[in-house]
Amino acid sequence: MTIYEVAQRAGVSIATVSRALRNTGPVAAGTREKVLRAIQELSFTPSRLGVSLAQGRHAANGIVFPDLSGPYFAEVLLGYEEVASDLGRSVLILSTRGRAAVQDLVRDLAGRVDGMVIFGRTVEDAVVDEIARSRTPLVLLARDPVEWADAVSSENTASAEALTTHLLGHGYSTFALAGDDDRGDVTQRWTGVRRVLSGHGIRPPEPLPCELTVEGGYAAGRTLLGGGAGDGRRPRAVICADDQVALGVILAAEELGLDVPGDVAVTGWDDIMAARHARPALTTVRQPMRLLGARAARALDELIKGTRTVPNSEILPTQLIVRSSCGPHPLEEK
Amino acid sequence: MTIYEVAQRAGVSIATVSRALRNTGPVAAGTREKVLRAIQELSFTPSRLGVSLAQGRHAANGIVFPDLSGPYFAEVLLGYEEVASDLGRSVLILSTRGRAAVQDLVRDLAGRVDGMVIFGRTVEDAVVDEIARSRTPLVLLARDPVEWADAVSSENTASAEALTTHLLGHGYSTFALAGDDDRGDVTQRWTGVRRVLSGHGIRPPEPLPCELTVEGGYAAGRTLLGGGAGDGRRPRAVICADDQVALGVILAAEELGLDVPGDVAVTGWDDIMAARHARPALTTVRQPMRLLGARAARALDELIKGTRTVPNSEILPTQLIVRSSCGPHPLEEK
DNA sequence: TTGTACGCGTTATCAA
DNA sequence: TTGATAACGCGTACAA
Repeated sequence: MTIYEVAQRAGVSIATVSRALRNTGPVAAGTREKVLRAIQELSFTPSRLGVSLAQGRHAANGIVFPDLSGPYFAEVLLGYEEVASDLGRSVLILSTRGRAAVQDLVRDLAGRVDGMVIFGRTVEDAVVDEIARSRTPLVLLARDPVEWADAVSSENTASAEALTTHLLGHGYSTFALAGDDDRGDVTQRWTGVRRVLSGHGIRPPEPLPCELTVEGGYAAGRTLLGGGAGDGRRPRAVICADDQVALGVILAAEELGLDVPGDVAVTGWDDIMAARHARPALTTVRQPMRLLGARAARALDELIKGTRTVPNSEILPTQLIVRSSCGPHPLEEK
Repeated sequence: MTIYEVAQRAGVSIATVSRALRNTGPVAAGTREKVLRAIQELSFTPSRLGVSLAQGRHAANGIVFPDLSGPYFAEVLLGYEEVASDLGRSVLILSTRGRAAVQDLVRDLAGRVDGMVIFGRTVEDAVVDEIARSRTPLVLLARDPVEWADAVSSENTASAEALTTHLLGHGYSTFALAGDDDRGDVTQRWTGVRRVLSGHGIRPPEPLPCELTVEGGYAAGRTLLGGGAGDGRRPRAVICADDQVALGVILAAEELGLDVPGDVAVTGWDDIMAARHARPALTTVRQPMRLLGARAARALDELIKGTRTVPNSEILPTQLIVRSSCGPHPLEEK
């Protein structure tokens, strides 16, 4: 089914068919009638490839995730897809987790879209540079802002300071940090934590690297809380890189016979669904996950349309959510 | 950057460049050398549109979700993307939730891919038929199998029977069902529940429709458990369409001062992360969400490659996970 | 072993 | 108001 067959059936040229279809240029009422009927009868749909080749645009966006597991990325994707689709752009996704040739995959993706969003440190800077130089509109997500590209992220450091300050308010003085450090946003969180602890004369602990999953948190929890029998070095509070890690740490604590928050306080980050339903309910920092995706989609749209040409960085506010996992507290959320 | 510029720089024809690039047809060693150098120097990447147009394939797959919220769809997507990407296909996603012109969106998607996966009853049957007739390979997910198309789903009815039987074993005799009925897989679950209840002389209740979210479950819980003051009609067990609904029902029960499972037992479906961490931990039916996506991707690949031409239906096994939300039980998972 | 030329399905320009 | 035709960027018979 090509435009030629439609033209033939309607007794006109392909140019006229195209005009009737796109409402570009004049078409006599009768002619349009004939063309539309032919299209109907042949149930013709223009080839996407043909259209894209001729128009020089894909009408599609890409988004690159480090991983698709867990609620955080899913929520970001939800917000992203919703906006992108409303703006008339298809959405291509790519998860780099466990893939060998990430560069090639990202390059391929770049060739299929009009612009793309790249999460944190998913892709080597060299490749990001390459994409940016190829004039492909780019939005960086959950990453330290750079001056030459758009960036959208949640506030991290100040919230981490607020969280840490809150824990100090509980009277805790020995801390542990659980969670990998190779994600930019996590690094920012640790920075905030360190700053407050140092300010209170407490030497900040080294973060214990672990995967940002429940399993990773569980392993970290065993290490941190089950340490060398009675060495008395068990931290009074464990600040986790995200909620999943925190849930894992709580599991480990339970298994070791420790009470949370009685023996050890635990905090998370993100405020995923399970954080609210867990017992103890997680004290955490809520970040606007859907909004993050939505804003990235909008920023990308501006870049593609050319509405805006100067790079822009956006930092979305977060909120400290105090629940019971950090200890008894009068302000506990109902 | 086109193949022509590369050809010119290397002093050969575009045919030779193409052959050197794709390893199709003979190219003298020296010539290949020159071509590859030119490609390198110009950092040439073949246009995806050109390649697709010439090859007549997109090297991309689509997947249509009813909704992207919640862990279930995210996990399916994870499994799908992993396999599709490994098979060298890009992944396009579409969520139909809240969209006006679903048909147009799905048709557009169909024009961008070599094949697609469609979830349950996301898309009108007429449109599905249309896509199928257009020879686009199609895999139906979590839907009653049809003879003319591939289908992958989890087992539902038998597991629902097992779940219901288990609840009867607790001695419960009044039941309520919470959750929407317009999703094919949920319908199958209710069928299983009804069958067992009827078999035990209990008149099966009508499912209370609600969105399959925590909020939806909460609303349903208020209705089911808070009903007309002391009418004594409160169910002893609430079987929920999925885990999110169950978590919402539990919230409602707590708010009404009811103990779960002491006053009312609650069960879910899926075994999402929060099910394990909730208090009480959810009794549920675990379905292999990632595998569902992975199998769909493989089935689609076979269809596209033409490795298999006859439609095939696959039903993945599920597992009853007994935890504490259904009442004290010696078999409770550790 | 290499090059010419056509086809893939549109859009858009320009002349009629 | 319409039609012929040149792009768009590539793969690939077919001829040389």
